Amino acid sequence: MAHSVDQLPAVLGELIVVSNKLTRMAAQLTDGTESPAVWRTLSALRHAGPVRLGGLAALSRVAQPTMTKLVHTLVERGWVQRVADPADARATLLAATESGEAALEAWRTELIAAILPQFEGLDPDEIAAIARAVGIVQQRLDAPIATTKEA
Amino acid sequence: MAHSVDQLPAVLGELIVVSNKLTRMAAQLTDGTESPAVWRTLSALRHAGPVRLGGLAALSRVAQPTMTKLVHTLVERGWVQRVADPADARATLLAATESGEAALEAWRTELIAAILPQFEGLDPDEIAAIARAVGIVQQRLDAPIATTKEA
DNA sequence: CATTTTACATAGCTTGACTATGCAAAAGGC
DNA sequence: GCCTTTTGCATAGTCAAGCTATGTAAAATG
Repeated sequence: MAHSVDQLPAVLGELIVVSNKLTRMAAQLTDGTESPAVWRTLSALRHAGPVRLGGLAALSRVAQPTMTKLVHTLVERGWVQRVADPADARATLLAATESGEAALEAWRTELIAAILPQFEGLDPDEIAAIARAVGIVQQRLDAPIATTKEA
Repeated sequence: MAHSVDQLPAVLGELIVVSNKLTRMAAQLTDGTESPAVWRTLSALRHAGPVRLGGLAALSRVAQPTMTKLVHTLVERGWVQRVADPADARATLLAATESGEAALEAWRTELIAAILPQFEGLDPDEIAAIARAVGIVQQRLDAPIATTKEA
């Protein structure tokens, strides 16, 4: 059952609604851990490799001062370290530490365990469908940031 | 390409990561409108029909005082009205107003327009895949709230 | 009828989000 | 080489969303 391209807007609208619900559920289920912003940041950093604070802010789609604060928290936890950027004395490179990556994995494990009951009984076909959609969306999100104007 | 059920945890983990990214993107792209919490609440209310404050809090997965505040904002905007609950003098029923539903639709339209460039070029097969995944997840989220203990 | 539970408002706190501003390094222009 | 502009990020301040704790009144229970 293929969809025509003029159904894309409606599908995207529903996708965002579902995503909002999922993130809220995830946040509530892992309430005792660090905040979603912390995990989201650590995840972006792990994926991007060593990056500047401003770059990480852009990747995470938050303002630079927001990221300054988040990084401060992450450095305090020992999950992120600052490395001098040899190319620019104003800047440092941020990198996830080993314990940072371990903490991220632990959160992920805890989260999955908590949401699993809600998805029990999915058959392989359904799992594949979700995996595929996730892949498509992931790819689009990792693309260079689109502007609303003609590039 | 079906997946086996033991891949469900990993798929769910990725699903949450992608959802976090999407909600952040949506929030940033509709920065000038009301907050995501407002829209999420209005959306839940529209879907659930007239409901009590505590019930709406549970549906939205936030604490009751959080919902009290959100509802206060929504009532101020004229997007939600309080209706006496004939069955219980302590409680009121909350219902979305027509202008509330209109505002929600306007937000949705604006959001879709803003994220569309990021998803341009998806072919009907991909759109169908996302739509299907969204449906599966939506259904699971609408199910009675699972507990981590045996019900 | 007294006690307990329920429903929600209020109080207070923390954190994530933003814009504005300041300081210093780097880049650009003359 | 020097001055101006841009860049990178820290700091300051504000607001809202999230939470727990508490209070009041209605409803349910024993």
